[in-house]
Amino acid sequence: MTPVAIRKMERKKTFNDYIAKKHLKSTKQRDIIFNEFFSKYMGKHITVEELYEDIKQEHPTIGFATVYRTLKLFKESGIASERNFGDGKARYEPIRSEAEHHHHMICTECGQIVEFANMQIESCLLQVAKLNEFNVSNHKLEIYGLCSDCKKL
Amino acid sequence: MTPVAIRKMERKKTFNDYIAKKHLKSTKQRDIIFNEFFSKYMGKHITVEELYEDIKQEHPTIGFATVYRTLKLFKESGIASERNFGDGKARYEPIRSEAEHHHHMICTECGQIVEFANMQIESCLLQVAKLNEFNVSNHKLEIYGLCSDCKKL
DNA sequence: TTATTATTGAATATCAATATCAATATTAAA
DNA sequence: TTTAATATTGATATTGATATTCAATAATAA
Repeated sequence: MTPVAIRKMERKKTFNDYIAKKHLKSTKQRDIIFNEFFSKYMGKHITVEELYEDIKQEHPTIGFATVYRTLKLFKESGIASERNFGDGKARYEPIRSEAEHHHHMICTECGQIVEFANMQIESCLLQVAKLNEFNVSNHKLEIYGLCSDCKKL
Repeated sequence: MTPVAIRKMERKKTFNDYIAKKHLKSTKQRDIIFNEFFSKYMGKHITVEELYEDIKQEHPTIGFATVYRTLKLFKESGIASERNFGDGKARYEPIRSEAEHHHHMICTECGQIVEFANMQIESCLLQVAKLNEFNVSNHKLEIYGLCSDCKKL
């Protein structure tokens, strides 16, 4: 089994546990959306609309509202994270692992998203929070500018 | 003259220059909105709605659209910055100076916003960008969590 | 198997952001 | 200064994303 497949199984367990804990129900639609999201979109940042359009190809009866609600559910259960890069559309990204925690550089010209991680920034950040007696649950760092391709033009 | 007043004058000049450069017009409404924004809201993060409600008290004829457009104009001219802390409403903040560049910690419980700055984070950030041949125009760092008051509850 | 409860998909409501437009104000030109 | 050109204003309408409603249906519990 590939690392991606293993990761997918782990997320599936987390999701199922969440479903059980909250007395929700597992459905065909949720399974389909789960599979598509965690197969095709690891490391991607997809909008509800995009995922809906994709899923519609194979499963034309699944509604927009279901995709919308399911992505929110993924977020709530901690297997996906919601991002907003300033274009007014929420984007969802499969969460990989703590170790793969990362941030984003967004090209304002072509929209390309480059991920990066930096331990030093992380530790500075925790230090700042500690200094202010702040309990961190979450943080976001985004760099906007021109990517290497676009800055040449 | 107080430092705040000096800063306000500098911003006014920048704004007027922008107006002139773009062949726009200076109007009473823009002056009123400018004054309110740069007097009352230094170091604050106000929504369009909030500023509109405020201005309406003294100037009931000024419309929402004008406040909205004027804040965008402040942003374009580089005297204000637009923020989004995840509640779906854009917030505007008077820009102080390069030296006062800062980031935000947002309490998810009470909504309190604490500003902070950290030189080390800034330099790490530039380094990361350089490594990726990325031309930075802008960056945002937000920490979400519980402030010192709320975490006690 | 039946009763209970959650989900679905379509339609619609909500909400912030943005566009439109006729009237008016500001600036540039004569 | 007067006129012509152009931008702004405020009210209102539209848009686009998000969120909710609801009757029909599906999944789980009793």
